[in-house]
Amino acid sequence: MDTVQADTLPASGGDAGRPPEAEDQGVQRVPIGMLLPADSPRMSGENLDHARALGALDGNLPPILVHRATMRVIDGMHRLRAAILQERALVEVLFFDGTPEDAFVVAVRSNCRHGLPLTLAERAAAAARIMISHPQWSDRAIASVAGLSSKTVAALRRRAGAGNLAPRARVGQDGRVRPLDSTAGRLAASRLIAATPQASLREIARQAGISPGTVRDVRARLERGEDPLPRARGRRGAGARASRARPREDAGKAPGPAAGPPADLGRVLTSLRNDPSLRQTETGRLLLRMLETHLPHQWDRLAESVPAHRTETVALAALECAKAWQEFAARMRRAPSP
DNA sequence: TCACGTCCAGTTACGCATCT
DNA sequence: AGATGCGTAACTGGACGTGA
Repeated sequence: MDTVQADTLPASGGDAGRPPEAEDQGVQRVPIGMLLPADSPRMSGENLDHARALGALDGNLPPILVHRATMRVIDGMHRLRAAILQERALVEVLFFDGTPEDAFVVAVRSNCRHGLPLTLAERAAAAARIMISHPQWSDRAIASVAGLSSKTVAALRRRAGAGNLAPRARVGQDGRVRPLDSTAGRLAASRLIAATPQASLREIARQAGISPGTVRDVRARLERGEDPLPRARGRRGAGARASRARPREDAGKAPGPAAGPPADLGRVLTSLRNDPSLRQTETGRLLLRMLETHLPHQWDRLAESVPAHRTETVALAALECAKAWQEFAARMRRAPSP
């Protein structure tokens, strides 16, 4: 029983998302004075009655989980308090090697699995903290750690706002990376299929940055004469995600710029406008003005201003602009983040 | 109102059969 | 042998409904 399990945390495609790894070095006896209080998700602090109850038990309590780098208790503050009440000099600990952020994740998971249950507010606060330290984790992955519904985690993420430029893909509980929006990849794939119909699914997938399975779906849609982008999600109406994944229906059926939903674009622009590093430079202001031209209320006005004999030319120009924006977006994603 | 369960379509990656 | 396409499991987030 001296192995710390962190096995159900999402694996990751890269180092940034490595799950907390518990290394089993065996149980060790450590002077109590060396240990520091936990970075605990528990807001209410220790429950002394619970510690006294543990202290009154005969026999050894399970070892305390300790973050080796900081010597902070991850799991077992009540057991530590019980040992202090028993006036012990040494306590059995199991060390965890990982980042402090990962240690917090382990602490949350441990607190949700046993001992005194965390309140909803404590679990929500823990989830909010995890989604900052591990933004690439899926809602469900965070939910499973924090003991919440994935819907609650999703709501917390929404409330956190568009200001945090979150990753465009999430790591699931199976360790697989799934994009939040496959529009650009699907459009790229449909262009590649049209240009090189003999290319294999894998080849197109590599170039478009999506999986062969998605390329297969794009190709099947094209063969059926359908739009390469998936239909609106959900059973009724077009939801937020659906509108993000699909250009406006009234935009002449042409694959338009892969913009987010109107509301999201508005929020993102507001966030960008508030950033002095953009607002206070000439090129930053130029970028903001260019982005603002894509706000939804502009499209109807622009469409009405195009004379009938120029609609086809404008459509071609718009498609080229869309391509340019996609290349720009790809460049932004390749750019090293701070 | 909020948290959560269910359903759904989309996505990834794996395994396997087939092809070159 | 390696590349390919297909089927599938397991996952995702969003829409919707329900209950406290």
